[in-house]
Amino acid sequence: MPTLREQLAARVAAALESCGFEGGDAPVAAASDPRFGDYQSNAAMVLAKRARANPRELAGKLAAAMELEGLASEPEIAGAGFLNFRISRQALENFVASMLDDPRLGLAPTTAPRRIVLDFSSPNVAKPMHVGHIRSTILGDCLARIARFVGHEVITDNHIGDWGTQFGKVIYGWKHLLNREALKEDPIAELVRLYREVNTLEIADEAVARTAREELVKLQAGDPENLAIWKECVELSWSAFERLYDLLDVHFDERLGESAYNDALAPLCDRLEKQGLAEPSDGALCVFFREVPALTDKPAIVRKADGGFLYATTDLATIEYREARWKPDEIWYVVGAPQALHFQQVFEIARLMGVKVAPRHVPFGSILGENRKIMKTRSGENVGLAEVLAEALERAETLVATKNPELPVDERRGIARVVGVGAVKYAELSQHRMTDYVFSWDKMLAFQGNTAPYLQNAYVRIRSIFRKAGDESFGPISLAEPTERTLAAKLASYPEVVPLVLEDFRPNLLANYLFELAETFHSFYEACPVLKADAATRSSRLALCSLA
RNA sequence: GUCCUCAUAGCUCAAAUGGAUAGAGCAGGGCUCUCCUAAAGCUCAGAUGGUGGUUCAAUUCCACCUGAGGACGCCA
Repeated sequence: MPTLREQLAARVAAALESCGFEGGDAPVAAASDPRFGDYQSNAAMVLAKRARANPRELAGKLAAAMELEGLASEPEIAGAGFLNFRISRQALENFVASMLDDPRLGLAPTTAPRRIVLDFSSPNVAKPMHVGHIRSTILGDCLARIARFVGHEVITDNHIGDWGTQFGKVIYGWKHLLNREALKEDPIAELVRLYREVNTLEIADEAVARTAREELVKLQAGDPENLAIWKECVELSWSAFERLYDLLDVHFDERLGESAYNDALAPLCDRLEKQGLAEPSDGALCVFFREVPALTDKPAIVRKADGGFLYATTDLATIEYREARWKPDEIWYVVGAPQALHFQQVFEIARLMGVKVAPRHVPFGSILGENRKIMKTRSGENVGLAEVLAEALERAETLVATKNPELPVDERRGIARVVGVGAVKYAELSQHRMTDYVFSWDKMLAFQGNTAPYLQNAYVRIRSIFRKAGDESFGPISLAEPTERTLAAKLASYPEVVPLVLEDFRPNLLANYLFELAETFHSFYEACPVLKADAATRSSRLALCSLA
């Protein structure tokens, strides 16, 4: 069934046509304020401007031509020429009833399904995931879920940082400074220690620096011993990452790290040079963007003067690989806003190379430290993702223990996990992705107000009702009370909201919707007892609960 | 220096093609638990950095100013 908004838009379009306005879209939007009804159309004002007519007069004409039988009451003309619509009780009841039989809750699959490779999370091997990774991981996972639900084919790929200059140091440290016990205890902490120690040694001793560089060269040349060490580092890191991913319930289809593209880099650069896309400059191989005004003074280096490659090179090889293997329509990169220029360059080079896929950078704002600067891994001030989650579970458990002291311990743990992890995820998703924010324990782990536990509480109340009601059947729906109607209207707008998320990669619109839905449910819950109502009312209210 | 992003109540955040009286949460004032879990509900008070411009209509678009964060040839 088309959404209420779509149904209304069709009626408005018909009215426009009968008044002699050609095609065009019929703008119908959710009302900006419940006082104005459920939906509004600004068509009269837009068209009046074009026709140099009086908008209110035109609105009157449109209203007269409008056939809303069975959908909404007569439109109201308000303000400068708004047409306000109020969905009829019957239509709302029917629509909500149709949602009852639909596992997709009224959301039709997209008519234009695409194949999308989704690149997100991408932590670096031998380093812990920190709070900065939370945004990419949670945003990316959310977009993957929604895109799939809407009907797209999504391939999630965790492009981990498993290749690079840090391995010279890590391997040197592994060979000379490794503490096996500590490695067993906490692999990543030990790897970080090695990296840091070698770093300080290098400053004092040039020989160490030279040896570390040689270890890197040996690794890249395929030396078996170094390769084995490298492999173990990657696996140790991955299993630590995986514990966090499991806790967050985030999973990937592919895990093709930077190392997977190592062999493709040299031929890629040769090709770029041969095709005249790249040229030598100060010993390095560079791509200049003479055709793109914004990039004329910002060349991209694809090969260093010493012959080494950079991450722009890897990203290009990755795009080529993905295109060849999956033939996707789009690739989404959920990577922080500071990388905007990098992606602009890479995407432009890919275009020049003739790549067909449409790459899209989905940028997000930074998490700042107390000093309002971006948290950097090096400065040590960074907060680990593992610590954040551990703290979340602990706070949630303390709270559960005070609220429900009689609960058995393992059940308490289970609840704490759902609440704690939910709070962290929701803190991220409820915010506009471009917002920079200062990291705060209390904010990220808030359990009151516009938070996951608030939504979860609404859900718990619903489950509790059904637990007491048993598996009694429910329906038909009858909307007599105002809070019932408000709740039904909110439910009915669900299929209108979900696709909005993908228009501009904005999960916070859905989070916002869910918060409002929980609010209307809580109001309904206070005003309309379900289990104590008479049979027909009880049945209808149970149906509403089942949808919420 | 050039470019990018951002600026909304005391604090933390919203606002779906530009729409009507800018919504929440926290903190503060006042109410509501013999009643499906009060992790709740009801209620009071409180805001668009500055100056211009475009428009019937600007938090939203444009210009400049102020302030914050970031990116800019050999890290990723």
